[in-house]
Amino acid sequence: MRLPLKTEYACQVLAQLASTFASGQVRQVEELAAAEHLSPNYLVQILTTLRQAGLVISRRGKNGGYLLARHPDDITLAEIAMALEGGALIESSPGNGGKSAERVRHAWVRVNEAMLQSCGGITLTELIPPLQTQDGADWVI
Amino acid sequence: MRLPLKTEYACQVLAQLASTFASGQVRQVEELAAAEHLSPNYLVQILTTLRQAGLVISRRGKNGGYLLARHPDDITLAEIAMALEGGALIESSPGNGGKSAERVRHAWVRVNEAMLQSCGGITLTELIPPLQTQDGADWVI
DNA sequence: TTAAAGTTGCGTCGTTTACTAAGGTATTGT
DNA sequence: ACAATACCTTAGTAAACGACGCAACTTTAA
Repeated sequence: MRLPLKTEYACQVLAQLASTFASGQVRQVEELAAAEHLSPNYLVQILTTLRQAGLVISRRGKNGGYLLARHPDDITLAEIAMALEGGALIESSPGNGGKSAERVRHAWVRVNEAMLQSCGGITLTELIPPLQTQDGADWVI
Repeated sequence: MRLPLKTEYACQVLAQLASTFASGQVRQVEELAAAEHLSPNYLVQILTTLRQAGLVISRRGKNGGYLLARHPDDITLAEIAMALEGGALIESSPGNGGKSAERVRHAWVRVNEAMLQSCGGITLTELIPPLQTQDGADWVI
């Protein structure tokens, strides 16, 4: 099971927003994309989803940008992942009518619940990246 | 994150094998496929993977078939899923060099460990399907 | 009013998944 | 020994999904 890039990107950009949450300033897509090495065009779609889920607030027009909707301590991996993917973290199939299909499905539902529990224990605060260097440049070997 | 059908099928067929483990008799692909509503050709590939992982034993030739390698109490969801997928249940991407990529990756590694823990607590015994009816027919509405 | 910035929807290309098919190989009953 | 039986392996494929790119639209500060 591969964790979707979209979810990973969402965590990264939210961590980035968390790092400047105290300032109350908005951050623009271009800058966020540069900091996390993401495609701006794709990042926009992710941020839109996060806004619809109530995790970020956007301001349009000139000097617009994005802002975390709540304190980083109050946003968990569980919320982030649930915002991106639909109803469940681990989604099992509708079932094929096999004799043990129902039991198997139920077992994975339990696993999903356990996973939600553990994801609910990891907050954005733990994801805040190490202190940024003063020069804005990144080093690539 | 969708649970791969392959993994779900593996659980189903292992549950089926668990239900007759006590008898010591082998079960044939055609019969297993019928009981779990799976494609025999596809099921063979899954069973081969499970055999390579040491979860089932196969006997070739006439009167051949498959048998659970260990007691159902001793086989967990974690082992099954790890046998099908590669190194981890939740596999995060290589990382894109973003400022918070490393932290995010590490967080999901922790989630993966928690998930392994919870999957390790569910055994095949819990997946054994309800008692089979004597007539071999299935009912579809 | 104009330029900057978010919003939305569509299109596309590459990868993965789920499955089919066909030929090969090992056992066993006779 | 032989042939029937059942597992083994690999190649191929069609559909679905993921990860974007692009373009037209809307909102808002200056």
